Amino acid sequence: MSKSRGQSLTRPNNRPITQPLKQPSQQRSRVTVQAILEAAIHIFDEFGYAAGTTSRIASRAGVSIGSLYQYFPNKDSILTALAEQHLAEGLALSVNLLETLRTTSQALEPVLHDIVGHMIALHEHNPGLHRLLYEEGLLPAQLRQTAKQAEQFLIEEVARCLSQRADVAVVADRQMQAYFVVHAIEHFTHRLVIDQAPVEFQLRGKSELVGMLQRYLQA
Amino acid sequence: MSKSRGQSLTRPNNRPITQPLKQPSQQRSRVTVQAILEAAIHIFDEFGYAAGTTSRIASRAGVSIGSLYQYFPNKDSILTALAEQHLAEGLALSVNLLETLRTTSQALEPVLHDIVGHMIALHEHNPGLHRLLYEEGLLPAQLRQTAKQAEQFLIEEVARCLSQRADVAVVADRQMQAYFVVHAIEHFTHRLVIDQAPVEFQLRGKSELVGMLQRYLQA
Amino acid sequence: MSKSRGQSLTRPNNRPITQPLKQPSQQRSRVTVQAILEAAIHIFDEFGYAAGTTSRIASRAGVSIGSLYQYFPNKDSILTALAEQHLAEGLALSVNLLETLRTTSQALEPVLHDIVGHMIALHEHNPGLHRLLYEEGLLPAQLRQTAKQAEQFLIEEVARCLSQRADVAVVADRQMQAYFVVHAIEHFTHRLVIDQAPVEFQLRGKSELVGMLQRYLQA
Amino acid sequence: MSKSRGQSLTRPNNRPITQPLKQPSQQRSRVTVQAILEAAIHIFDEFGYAAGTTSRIASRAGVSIGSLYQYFPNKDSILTALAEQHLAEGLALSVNLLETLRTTSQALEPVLHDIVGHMIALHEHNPGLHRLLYEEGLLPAQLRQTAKQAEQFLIEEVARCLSQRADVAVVADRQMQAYFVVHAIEHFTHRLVIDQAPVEFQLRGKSELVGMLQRYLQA
DNA sequence: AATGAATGAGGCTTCATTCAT
DNA sequence: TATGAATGAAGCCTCATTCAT
Repeated sequence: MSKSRGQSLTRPNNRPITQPLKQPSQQRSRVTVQAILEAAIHIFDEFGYAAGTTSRIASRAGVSIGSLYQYFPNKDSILTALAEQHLAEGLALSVNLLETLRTTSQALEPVLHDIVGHMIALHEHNPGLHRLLYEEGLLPAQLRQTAKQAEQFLIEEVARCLSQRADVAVVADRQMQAYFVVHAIEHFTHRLVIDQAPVEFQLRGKSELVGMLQRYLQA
Repeated sequence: MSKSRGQSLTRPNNRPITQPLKQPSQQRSRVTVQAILEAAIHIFDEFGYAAGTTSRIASRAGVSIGSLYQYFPNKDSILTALAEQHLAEGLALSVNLLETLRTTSQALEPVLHDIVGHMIALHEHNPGLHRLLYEEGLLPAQLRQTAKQAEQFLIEEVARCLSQRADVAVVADRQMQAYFVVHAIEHFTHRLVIDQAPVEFQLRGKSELVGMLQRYLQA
Repeated sequence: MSKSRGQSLTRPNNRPITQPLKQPSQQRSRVTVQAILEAAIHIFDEFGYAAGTTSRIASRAGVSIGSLYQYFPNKDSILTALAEQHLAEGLALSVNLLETLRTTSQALEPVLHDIVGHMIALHEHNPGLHRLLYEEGLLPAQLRQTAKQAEQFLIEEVARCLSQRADVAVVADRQMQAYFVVHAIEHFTHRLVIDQAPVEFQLRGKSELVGMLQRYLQA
Repeated sequence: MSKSRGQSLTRPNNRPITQPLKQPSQQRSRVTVQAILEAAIHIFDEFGYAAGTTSRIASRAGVSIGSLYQYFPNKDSILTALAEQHLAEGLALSVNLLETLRTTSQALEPVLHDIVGHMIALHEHNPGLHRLLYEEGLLPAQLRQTAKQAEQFLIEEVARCLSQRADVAVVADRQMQAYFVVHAIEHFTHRLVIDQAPVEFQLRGKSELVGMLQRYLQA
């Protein structure tokens, strides 16, 4: 994760050093932590990880560098916190959307449209940051593991969902199909956002994604 | 990517810094340059860009740090050279494959299998490096531009190809379809390789990718 | 150029300034900056610019290299700060001396003696550094410009002064005469100091300089 | 040219490391050495000593870096050779001019004009280089010593000369007077050339220098 | 708790010099 | 002897992190 300071590359393992030193138990602390995370989002988004220095983050957050280190044991832990946050949001959103997919009486196409729309919205802001988060190399092994598990859980949910819908074709390898659905959405969603394509292109892309999924899935 | 290192009093000389300093005119130098590039592939693959230090590269290449800088004006230029190489290989391969797609009398499915197989082979080695190369943020603007152009060229070729085949559905937005084909192949190809999935998973994934493309494209 | 000397402009909480309550932190930085400048004087004096490395300076100042770069953005800026300081001192001294020359009722000779004496005193310490400062090639263009302007200002003042004194000959090219006076004083003053001549020689030199100026100027 | 005649002015015995490794005994070698020195003049003049790298010099001279080191044991020795050359030329010129001064029947003023004119001509080309040469800190102690001796010799000659002329005032400290004459000429000559003043200014300066010397010296 | 000055390991890069061909 | 590739010590500078106040 951190570039030259070697640590993250060689971290054997014991206490995951990416966990906040203390739980912000008081209101004031919570505000500070939020300010730091907020600042980090913008700084990483704008400068990338290597050039997004801790002092830049502290300064943008309006706190001293000392305070930053009171709540985050090191730079990595800030990115990790952001990643965890994004992961949680993504998972929550996905669960919601799946719930809809499972319970709705709508046709496939409008539901997919809805799903894709929400996923785009999720990444719309701070594309630079999201690029970082998906450079998995930067994230500590543990979080990567967690993300994988979340993805696996999601894939299984999607698989179950697809199996339940009558308008989705019966296929031999449902797991893999779900894997492709999840990744296709994730990837093209990112692309459209990260490439900062013009709105017109983004709209066409969104339609095409839905179209591709539909053809891929339909009975 | 790079930063400027002061020194204004002593160095009045600023030259575009991503271009090799000299053409390796002799056999010996060519060997050295090759060794450096070779080493850089492995170092970047293993450590990532930030932690893949120039001295690590030089050391892995079995040359002195001075030799490295005799052929590459700075660290960036090494990654750039690698990227250029990969870009050229990828483009050449793609052009070949498209040629096949255009001229073959085979059905869509076996051709797609062939294409996917070759693209996987292209990224099979040094997945870490390929992750880097696709983190476009690291590459200099000029090369990014070039890569975009190459991609655009490819997309247009693919679009033309698809239009010519009778077994591919006629669609309204052929460009976007081609964009999705290119990116789907690129992305899943990367995923399968980067995730270092077990062979069995990789085979299933390959089939699924072909399947998805076929359903997406077929008339 | 040195970045923030962090005093008056950066005071974070503006309490009524009736009470000093000097922030110990500011005091501390000021001491550090002073130590660095002090050390730089001696290091440049002894080693010259090229061999006067930043780490030598930091080490002589008793601070870490990081601290040095907290207050000076690069090596150049240290020399620049020194030059600015010397320039300011020199100008202030010159203005003072000219004031005397203009208002005194003394004869030319004792006044010249006084002037020369003060100018020697100004350069007496760290002659090596002063040699550096006059190697204008090292100084950034902007400061060189400033120095030229200061010199020009001084020359004009001198010219005016000379015109006003009855015991100074009327000449055609007063500007040039002033130029020669300023440079003669500057140069021989440097020489006597830099050559590290024995005291006896220095005294003879001082007399001769006064004598030369007198003959040059007298009505 | 510089070296072989180095006897009279220079060192006693032990070969200093600033002397060419071999006497260029053949025509080809002599040409190479000349090319290197010629190139060094321009390179040092343009880039200064620190940034005037040996490879730049070799390249400008049209020889390989290896060849350069065949004739000069290190970088310093190149500057030293240049300095020796300049010293010798300066001394020769001075001796000539003094001869004129001693034997001519002309008045002081035209002779001074002539002297100053020649000294300016001596420094007119490559002012940057001459600045370097007078940054005595760069020159090895031995050569500095030699230069001092040459200067001392010159001063004594000038002193003798001045004493012999009827139109020069009789003074108490003739040595010091000669010292001032030599340095005044040297310094203002440099200034006018190094400052790259416009021609008009240079002409005025030349006249003023002559005028100052005349007033300084005249009976 | 908050502040921000101080630290120093370590990265990138240069260039005088050596050496194999 | 000429060439130019190779060497590596040493310089400048950054920035994550610590610590005194």
